[in-house]
Amino acid sequence: MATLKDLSRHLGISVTQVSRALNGHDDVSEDTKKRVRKAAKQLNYVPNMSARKLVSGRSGVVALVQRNNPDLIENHNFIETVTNLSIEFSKLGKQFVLHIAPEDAEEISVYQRLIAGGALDGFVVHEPADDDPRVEFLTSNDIPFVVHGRTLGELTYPFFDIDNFEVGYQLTKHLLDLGHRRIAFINGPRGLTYATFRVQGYEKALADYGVEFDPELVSYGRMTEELGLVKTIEFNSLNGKFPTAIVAGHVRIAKGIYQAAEALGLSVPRDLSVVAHDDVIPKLRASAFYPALTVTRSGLRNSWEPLARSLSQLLDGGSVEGLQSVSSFEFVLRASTADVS
Amino acid sequence: MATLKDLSRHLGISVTQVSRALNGHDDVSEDTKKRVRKAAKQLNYVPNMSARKLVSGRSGVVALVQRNNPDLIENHNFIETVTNLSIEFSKLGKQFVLHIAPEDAEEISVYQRLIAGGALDGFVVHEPADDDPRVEFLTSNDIPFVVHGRTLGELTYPFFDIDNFEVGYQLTKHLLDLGHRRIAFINGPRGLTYATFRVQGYEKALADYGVEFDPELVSYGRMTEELGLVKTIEFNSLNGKFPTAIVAGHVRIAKGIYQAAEALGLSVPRDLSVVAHDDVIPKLRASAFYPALTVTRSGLRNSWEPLARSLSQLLDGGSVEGLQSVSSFEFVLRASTADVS
DNA sequence: CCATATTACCGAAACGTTTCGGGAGTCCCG
DNA sequence: CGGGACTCCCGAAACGTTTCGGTAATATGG
Repeated sequence: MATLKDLSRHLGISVTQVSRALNGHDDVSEDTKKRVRKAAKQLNYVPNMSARKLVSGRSGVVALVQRNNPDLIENHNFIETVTNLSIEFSKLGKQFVLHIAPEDAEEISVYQRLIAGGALDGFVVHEPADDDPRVEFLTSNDIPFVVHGRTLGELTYPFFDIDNFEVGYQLTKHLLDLGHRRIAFINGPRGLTYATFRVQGYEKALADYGVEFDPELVSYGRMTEELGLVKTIEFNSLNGKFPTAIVAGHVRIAKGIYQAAEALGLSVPRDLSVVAHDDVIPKLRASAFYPALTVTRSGLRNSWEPLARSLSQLLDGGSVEGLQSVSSFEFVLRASTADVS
Repeated sequence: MATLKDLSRHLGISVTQVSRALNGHDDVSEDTKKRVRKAAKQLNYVPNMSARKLVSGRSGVVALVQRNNPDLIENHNFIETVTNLSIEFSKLGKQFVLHIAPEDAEEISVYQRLIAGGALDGFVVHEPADDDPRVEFLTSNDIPFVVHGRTLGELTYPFFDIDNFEVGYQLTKHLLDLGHRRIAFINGPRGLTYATFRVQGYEKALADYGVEFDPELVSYGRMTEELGLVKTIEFNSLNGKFPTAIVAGHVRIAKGIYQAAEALGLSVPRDLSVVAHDDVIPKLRASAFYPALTVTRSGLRNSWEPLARSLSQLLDGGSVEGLQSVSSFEFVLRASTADVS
């Protein structure tokens, strides 16, 4: 592999000038720059990141650390996130890299090793919890990172999120407006911020309409078809108290609810109204449900570019100002809800 | 972050001795080693990989490069491979890292950048093609790598594979023994080595039984449920020539075949016998099919550990000898095949 | 007691890059 | 023609680690 020294020898100019030429500094003549670039291409020069990192403290590599878990393989959102972030970062000239931590690993020490190892510039934090130890660690150690979502605490870091309180509120309000009063909520995993915000929106809507909150009607879990199916069946065993409507945290959960309804001989929306939040993932279209599913819609795909750009700017010395955004969603009315009968 | 120099100062011994103590060289007294290790822990010392890599040429990081494609997100095998390799390498004290290349990227240049960048020691090559440009590039540039599967050419590198020729042969032979003569084959993607080997086994079995090979009966594609469904329906439009049995390259394909059979009003195994190869992935059990699926079985999960170990040994200066293995599979007879009626 | 091993240590160089401080040569203006 | 400004260039140091060669001090054997 060719080094700067090789180029320097080959061109008869100093290593300094070669370096500066390649990095576009302005005290190098246009002519020299051209010659250097040509020689670099010709000798197949690629800068050595380790050396660069050593002196400049920057490697151009960012990572997402994910602790392994049994559902990871089926977590389509996760895979989607990884592939798309990778692509976005590569557009920005940065390397994005995924590191899977063993299930039993202490996550913090993984971050520590990676950062001290010196191969990484920053992190993307995925699926943050209400009070996330990772953002705490990264903040207090002054390590650049960006969060997909946000935490409940002070927001001193860049993040990209949607208004999940409002998602919970709108979905619930829609059902309340139709006259429903026994409204269940099958949420994402307990403790994750988006799930927390959504249930808060749900509670607020109930309160606004004078409906008493019933803890038996809200449940948490990984957002799978199975969860929707199982929890709906469980609601059925609440004798006499089966809900007339269900809010689902994800289209996939709604899929399970539809299945359960069929198994229980209930018709959607006549016997049971269903609404959900829709991340717009390619292979699961809410509009293709039968009956078509009413949702709040906010494309996950709109978040990759801002996330990558934010971290990139942060690494280039930018301030957190303007790198925090809560984007909006739309309410899409379809055929899965009806007046309470 | 503490450096060797910090430790050196703190302990009153030279940087050299600190380094050698930490790396377990034998010209350091036991006592000093102990003191150094203690101080290292206390000062929270983590070696700087960039610096280490720069001088020693080794970073302890290996990668899998995957070109993005539309099916990637649904490719469970891929995710399974990534997570498990990550875990195995971490057991061996190496970092495993995933790099997704943009769909239109020239894959070779991605490898080149990564390797010259100096952050990586070696690669895992996944889903090799018959004549794979990646192994060609890596071989000719003397970059350590290990292949999951193998190529058709000269096998000068470490790999871990199963005998896919025999898989194709056994599955087909089983059907031939039952009297079937019109046997279709829904294979993996054309050009991937395992698919090539399997179709060769299939052809050999047909030849051994004096059955003429009919190109219309073999088709290729990404191993999804959809492929099984679509191709089976297509076979149906081959008027009068619908097969009495189908060999599927993957349990997931078989799933689609079952669906198609139901749609076409055919009963498995009475009207249509089905066999498949089973990688034993957790969420798709061939034994839970109805009727239970006859398969050749060889757990993908048995390949992670050998793959990681091989690359690790190769990096530690080992030779390719003994790092090539073709592991066996079992034939599991279940209820999805019957005598031709 | 001398020669030779053995043990425990150290200084300096090297890896490939960036950057700091400086230094020639040329040009223009008064 | 003297002096400042500008343009283009260079040597040397630094980043944190490993390793080569060497050196004292102590132990061993005849």
